[in-house]
Amino acid sequence: MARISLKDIAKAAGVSVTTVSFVINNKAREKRISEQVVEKVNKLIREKNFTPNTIARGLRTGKSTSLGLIVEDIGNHFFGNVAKTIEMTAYKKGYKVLYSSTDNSEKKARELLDMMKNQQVDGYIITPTKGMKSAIAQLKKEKKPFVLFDRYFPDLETNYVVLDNFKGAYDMTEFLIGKGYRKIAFVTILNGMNQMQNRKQGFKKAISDKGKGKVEGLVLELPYEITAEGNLDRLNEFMESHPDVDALFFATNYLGILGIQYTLRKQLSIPDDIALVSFDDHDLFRLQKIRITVVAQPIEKMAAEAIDILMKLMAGEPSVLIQKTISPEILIRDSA
Amino acid sequence: MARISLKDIAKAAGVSVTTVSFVINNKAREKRISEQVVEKVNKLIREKNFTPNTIARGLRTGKSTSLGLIVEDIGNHFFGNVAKTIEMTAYKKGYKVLYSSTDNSEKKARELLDMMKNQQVDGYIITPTKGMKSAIAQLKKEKKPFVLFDRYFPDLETNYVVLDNFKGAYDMTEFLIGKGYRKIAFVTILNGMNQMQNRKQGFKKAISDKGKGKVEGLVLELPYEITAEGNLDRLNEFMESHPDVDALFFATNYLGILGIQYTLRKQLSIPDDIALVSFDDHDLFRLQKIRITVVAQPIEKMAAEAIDILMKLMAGEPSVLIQKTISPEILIRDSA
DNA sequence: CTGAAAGCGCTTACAG
DNA sequence: CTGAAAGCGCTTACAG
Repeated sequence: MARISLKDIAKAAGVSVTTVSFVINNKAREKRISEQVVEKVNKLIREKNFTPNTIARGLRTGKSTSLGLIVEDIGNHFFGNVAKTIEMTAYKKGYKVLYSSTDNSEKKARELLDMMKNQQVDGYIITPTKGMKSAIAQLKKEKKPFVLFDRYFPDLETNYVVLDNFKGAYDMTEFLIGKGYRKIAFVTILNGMNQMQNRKQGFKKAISDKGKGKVEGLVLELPYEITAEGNLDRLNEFMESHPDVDALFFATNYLGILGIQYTLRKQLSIPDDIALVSFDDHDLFRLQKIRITVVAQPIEKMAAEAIDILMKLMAGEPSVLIQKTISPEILIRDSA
Repeated sequence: MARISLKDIAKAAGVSVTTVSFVINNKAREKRISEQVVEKVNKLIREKNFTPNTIARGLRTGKSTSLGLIVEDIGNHFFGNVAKTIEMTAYKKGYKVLYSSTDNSEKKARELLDMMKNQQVDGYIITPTKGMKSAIAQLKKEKKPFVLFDRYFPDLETNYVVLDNFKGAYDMTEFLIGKGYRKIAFVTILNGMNQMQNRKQGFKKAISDKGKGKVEGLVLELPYEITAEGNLDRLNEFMESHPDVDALFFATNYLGILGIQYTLRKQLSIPDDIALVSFDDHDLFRLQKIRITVVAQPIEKMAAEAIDILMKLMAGEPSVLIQKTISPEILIRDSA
C-alpha cells in the first residue's frame, strides 16, 4: 500500500525516471520521446494511479503551487466570500491555498507571514494590519509575488486591489444630503487602516462640498477592540449628546448591525425617526422589513481581480505594478 | 539574498549539518551535544534568521505539518466560523491548513481530496458529500487520520463530530406543539446527507410522540440546486395549498432566511399570522424586531472538538474511534 | 530518442 | 560528544 513513485513507474515501463518525468511534465514532444514510450508510460500511470509527489517536486523546483491568503477574519461574511472566490480560481489553476486570519493582531500577522514564507508559498494575497508595513516592504524587496487586498500603505508602492472607499462614502453622503438630512453622523472605528481613513475623508469632503454650510457632519470613532455591548453604550451616549442627528452612516457592516441593534433597543423606526445607512452589504440589510441602503463592495469582482493579478505576477514579471481601485455600488433601499 | 540553509549554519558554526539538525529539532540533550555548541548554533540561527525549509523536511519525514479542511462552503457563516476556530487551533500547534469548498459537487470533492492527499496533508477534517463515501472508506483503509464533520455515513464507521440533529428537531417541534401550534410544516432540502435526514426524523417523531393525533406535520422538500427565487416560488405554492399551516420550521439557516423573505413579501407578521423557527442561528435571526427562535449549533465547540480529535489521531493511534454528538441549544425568542 | 547522475534541504541510522 | 553518508521523490543539464 506504499505510495507509488516515479521510479516504480520507470521500472515497470522499463525506461528511466528521466523519461517518465518528461512525460508527466508534458515535455515528451519537446524531448522527442517516442509515441510508444509515451503511451506505455501513460498507461502505467493510469493503471497504478500515480500522481507525482508535490512535496518532492516542490523541493526540487522551489515552487510549491500553493498560495497564502491572509485575511482579517475568515469567519466574517466579507472575507469568507473573498476566500471562496480565491479558492475556486486557485484550485482551477492547480494551486492550493493556505489561509489564515490575523484578527488584526500584529503578532499573529507577522507569524503567519513567516510560516507561509517557510512553506514557500508561491504568492500571497494579504489584508495587511497596520504593523505589517515593514514585513510587506521586505516581501517586496525579496520580489515575491503578492497583492494587498482591501487596504494598502499609501507610502509604500505595492500591488493592490481595494474599493474606492472615498467615493463610496462621498456618494452615500451626497445621497443623504440630497434626501434632505441636515445633521449626519458618521460612525467608524479608530485605528483603522487607510480604507477607514478614506471613508471618513469621503464623508467629510461631501459634507463640505455638498452641504453648503447647511449640513452638519459629525464623526464618532469607536475603538476596534471593544465589545459590541461597549460600542452600543458609546453610540447611546453619543446620541444622547446629539439628539438632533437625523441620519446615521456606519462605516462597516458590523457597525451597521450595531446601529440596527441600537434602533431596535430604542424603538426607533427607520427612516421616520432616523435614517440609517451603512458600508458593506449584508443579509441582514437586505432582509429587514425596512431594507437598509448601503455602499456595497463587489466582493467577487474584487477577489477575482486579486487572484488574477497574482497569477499574472507569478507567471511573469513581479516588477510590474498593478493597482486596482474598484468602484462601489450604492444600493438604494428604504432606510433613508 | 538567497535563502539560508542548514548547511550554511553548519559551515558558519564549524560543525556538521547533523549537529545543527539536532539542535533545531531539540534533540541536543538526547544526542548529548555540548552546551557550547548548542549555544553557538542557536546564536547563528538567530543572527542569520534561519528557519528550516518545511518542504525539505516534509520530503524527508513524510509529514507536512499541514491539515486539509474540506467544507461545503467557506463563504457561509457556519463553515466560515468553523474554519476560523480550526485555523486558530491548528496554527497554535504548528500546523498550516489547506482549505477548500465542495459546494456539494461530487467531482470537486473528489478532486480536492486527491489534491490534498498529493500534498501529503497529515490529517483531514471533512464535511463529506454523498458521493464521497468510497473515497472516505479508502482514506480509512489507508489509515489516514481524519474526522468527518457535520455529517457522516451511518453505514461506514468513522470518527466524526456532528450535532444531535434528531434531538434539535425533536425538541423544537415539541416546543411548537407545546405552544399550541396544530399544523406545522417542516421545510427542508432534498438530497441532503444524514444530518438532514435526522432533522426530518426528529420532526416526524415529535409530531407522532407529542402531537397525540391532534397535530399535523407536513414536510416540504426543496431541491438543493435551485435558486433562492425558485425556492421562494415553491414555498409560495406550498403555502397556497396549505393555507392553514400555523407554524413553519426551517431546516437550515438559509432556508430560514428564505422564510423571512417569504413573510416579508406576503406581509405576514410573526408570530401573529404564522410562527417561524429555524435550525442554525444567524445575525439575521437575532437582530429582527421579532427575533427568531432557533436550534443553535455551538459552532466553536464543534470545531474545537474536531480539531482536538484530529490532533489526537495524528499524535497516536489512528485506529481508535471517536464519535461526538454535540447537543444543540434551543434559543427561545419571539417568533413562536 | 533516451539515460546516468547531481542536487533541492533536510533527517537519521550508523560509526567512532 | 560529533560527523559522513544515504536517502526522501522529484527535475534537468549534460552526454550520447
